[in-house]
Amino acid sequence: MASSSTARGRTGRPPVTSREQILAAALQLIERRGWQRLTIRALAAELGIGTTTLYHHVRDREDLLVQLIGEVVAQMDRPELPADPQERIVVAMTTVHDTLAAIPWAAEVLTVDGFMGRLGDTSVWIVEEVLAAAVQAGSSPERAVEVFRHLWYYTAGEILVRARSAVGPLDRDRLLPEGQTLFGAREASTVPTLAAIGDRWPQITARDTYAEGLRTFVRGLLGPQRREHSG
Amino acid sequence: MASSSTARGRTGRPPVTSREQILAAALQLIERRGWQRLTIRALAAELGIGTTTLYHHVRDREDLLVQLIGEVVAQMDRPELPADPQERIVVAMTTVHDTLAAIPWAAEVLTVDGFMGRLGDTSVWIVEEVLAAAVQAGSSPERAVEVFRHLWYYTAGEILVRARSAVGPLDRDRLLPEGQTLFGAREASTVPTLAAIGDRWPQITARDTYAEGLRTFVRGLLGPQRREHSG
DNA sequence: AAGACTTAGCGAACACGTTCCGAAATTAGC
DNA sequence: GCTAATTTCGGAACGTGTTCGCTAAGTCTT
Repeated sequence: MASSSTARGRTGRPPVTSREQILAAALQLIERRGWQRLTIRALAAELGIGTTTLYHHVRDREDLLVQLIGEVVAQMDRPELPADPQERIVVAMTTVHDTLAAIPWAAEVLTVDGFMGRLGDTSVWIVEEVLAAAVQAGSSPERAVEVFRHLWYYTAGEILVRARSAVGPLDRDRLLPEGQTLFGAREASTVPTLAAIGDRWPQITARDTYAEGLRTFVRGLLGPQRREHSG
Repeated sequence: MASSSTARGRTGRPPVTSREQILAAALQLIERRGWQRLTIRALAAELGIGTTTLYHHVRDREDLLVQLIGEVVAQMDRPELPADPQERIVVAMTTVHDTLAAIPWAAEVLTVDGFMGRLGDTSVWIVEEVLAAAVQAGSSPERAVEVFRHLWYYTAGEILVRARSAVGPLDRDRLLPEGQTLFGAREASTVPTLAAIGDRWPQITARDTYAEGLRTFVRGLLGPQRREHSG
């Protein structure tokens, strides 16, 4: 099944198509026709190889998409990080966030495959920086991991939910089965808040909501009240 | 296209299969064979109807799964909420979280379809409660919406990421292309934190990490320093 | 050099989601 | 009752991801 633990040299027939060629062709195909149209068959045809040959380079389609995002994330620019630990965390996390959010198809793919649980492994320097900053701010290593977890949950959720909420107003028609009002609240809300918000809800999505929430979360997770806590 | 706004009486051939029958059969099929094996064809065969007939009750497979989760969430128990606004928010959000996290296939489906952006519409009372509590804690209605957004991002991300991270240790072999170490850190980490954590990373997942992070986030978003803020 | 082993390549086939389009069943209007 | 409209039903077909089993092309061992 899996290759043994010893790093054995390559053997067998050398592939006529390299991993780089496959990923490059896939990216090109995505740019040209969108990620939904990136089919195994089309990619194989683009590369001039048989359809099933791709399965020797990629486990399945999901794996292909994961590797594609991983490639993009790996080439992410490493920004200059401020000295203050909390700000450093904010900048680092915002960088990943913006990178993923900037790839139009990334969020879509993220909803489809299981990349979220693995991104922490791919972009190492972010994990490193956040953990180190948390430790510098006074956390134990274990606590630092938890801090990173919380922040990553928030980041992942923001990307996924916001990408899905922005698909357009047709979602309303798609969601409601029949005759049901949005939120079920506009007609008779037990709480005045929902009625007050009403239809403005979808519009209130501010662009930099993420960074603000992130900063608040970091502040809550790392301090400042922890400075006065000695035990 | 869509039926007009007036509630017109039903006409045409009456369906031989009701929405409830479809959802019930689908849930039963999920319990028996897992959600991945819930195919349109199998569900139609189970109901004794033609395959394509299902498409008159459900837009597509994704829609079917969304409706299934919606059904489960809609029957969620409404817990007793404490008086304190912050605690009320914590309990409310934890309830949704636990409901979704308790359905083994829900988190998987959530990763697949676009349910995340719509759940806020389905379970109304949670939105109501959180918004009202935020307002009671001193937020404006617009600010309350932002607070809910942040908390929902965190909740959604936690469910998705944790579900995906828990698929098992085979993920390691699946992720790493060739000869790459996990985190790229065990051999030479520029930051001591990662090396210190090392292999313990996957094990540190505490069960109630979510509630703790949620409480911290709520506290950061709503106060307590806001109580002393009068303008 | 020869065989064993390992890997890449590929055609055929299967199950699946989905669309097309026509047939059947029911109601509304006359 | 008859026709038209409207709705459900479902077979056929297309494109898809994936597996099976095989052949070809290399590498390693002897």
